[in-house]
Amino acid sequence: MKKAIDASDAINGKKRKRTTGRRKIEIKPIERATARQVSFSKRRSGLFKKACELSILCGAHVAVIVFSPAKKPFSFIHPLVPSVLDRYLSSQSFDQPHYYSQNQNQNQNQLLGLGSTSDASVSNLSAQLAEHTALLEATKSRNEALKERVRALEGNVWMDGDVSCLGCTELNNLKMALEKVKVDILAQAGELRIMDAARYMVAVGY
Amino acid sequence: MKKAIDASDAINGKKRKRTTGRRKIEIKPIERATARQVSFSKRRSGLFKKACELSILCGAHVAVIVFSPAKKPFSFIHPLVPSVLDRYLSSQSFDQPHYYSQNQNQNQNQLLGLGSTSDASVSNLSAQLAEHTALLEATKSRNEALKERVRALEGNVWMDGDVSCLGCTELNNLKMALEKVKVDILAQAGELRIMDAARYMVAVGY
DNA sequence: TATTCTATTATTAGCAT
DNA sequence: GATGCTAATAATAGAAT
Repeated sequence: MKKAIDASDAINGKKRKRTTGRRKIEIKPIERATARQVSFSKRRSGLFKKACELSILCGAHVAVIVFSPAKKPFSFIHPLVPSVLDRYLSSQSFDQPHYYSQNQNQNQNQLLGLGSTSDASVSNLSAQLAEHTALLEATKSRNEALKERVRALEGNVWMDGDVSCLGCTELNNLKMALEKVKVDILAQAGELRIMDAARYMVAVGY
Repeated sequence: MKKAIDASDAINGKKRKRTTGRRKIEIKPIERATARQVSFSKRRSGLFKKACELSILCGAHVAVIVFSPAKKPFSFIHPLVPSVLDRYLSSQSFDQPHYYSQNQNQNQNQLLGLGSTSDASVSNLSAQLAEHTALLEATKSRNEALKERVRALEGNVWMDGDVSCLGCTELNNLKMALEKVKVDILAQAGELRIMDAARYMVAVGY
């Protein structure tokens, strides 16, 4: 959306064709490693964006976990499970303690842009996440207040107005199930870029 | 792609405009329940298709789990975990015991078409899955051969030629992790339409 | 190695079924 | 609850950065 138009394009009545444009491809393993890597990066972004839109538009609970060909884990999970979210809420990597209410007016395009500016903090968070995992038991009580806040926020966003359901057995079971999913993957991979999910949701104001 | 063109369209030089066409929407919760349901159905399909393409094109391991607003579980998970896949391989709902080698030449368009013709068997499978879950222990040994076949197929498809990696610790751990994911969700939901994933993969020849 | 730039292909909103 | 129909929006392949 923000796009630097250089003079040669702006002046010239007949725009220079810089690319051949999108081309149809077969759905089969991409041979060239470089092309495969580029495609993975782009399509992973696209997949997460779709997952994010589905969860927001339809109030669906969505978990997307992707291992790159190089075994690097990525995920989009919503709603975030309290105990995991807590780790990020209590992380020093966030400048704002209440980042959930930030960026209410950001749009999709800005959302996409975020990806290119936060890699450092993502790595940072991944390292911290490992520590927090070990310290989870010790910090549990300290995080009670944050959990309450998370629960309230999730209820508003995801229960489609029916916040009274929040305490019901089904929802709690769902949360526990999703938490297990995440813990399993965390244990497996050692780190998990769940920050990706948070970035997406925050960017569109949730 | 196969599209029945009725006479009124074919003859008339100026095609009648049947719809207003796609319209831009904001990414925010859809209010109308019917529209939300339609959107969920379509976008879930789209999300699974994207996940399938990503896994095939880039050799990525992908798990997508979606709970509808009505709490119905859907998933696309690849590679399928042996023990879960076994339930389907040994299911009577498949006419062909070796369906994995079927449909090698089907294309994407046919893939999409599958969705409209298999609803009955999906429901059927869901019911059977519950039974098979209970009987899993008893049928374990009977399925050993199938497990081997699955392992070989998964190795060929997903290890990008490096089948020797199949036995390595990382891969086994990954499989166990993904299996736990599925088992957790199964236990949580009571049923899981993992058949969706199988349909997608089979349809494109994997 | 990830993002930008375009022409193109792919997806899908709103209706009707 | 899912699918077929179109027009219009969205995603992205390939090349370059």
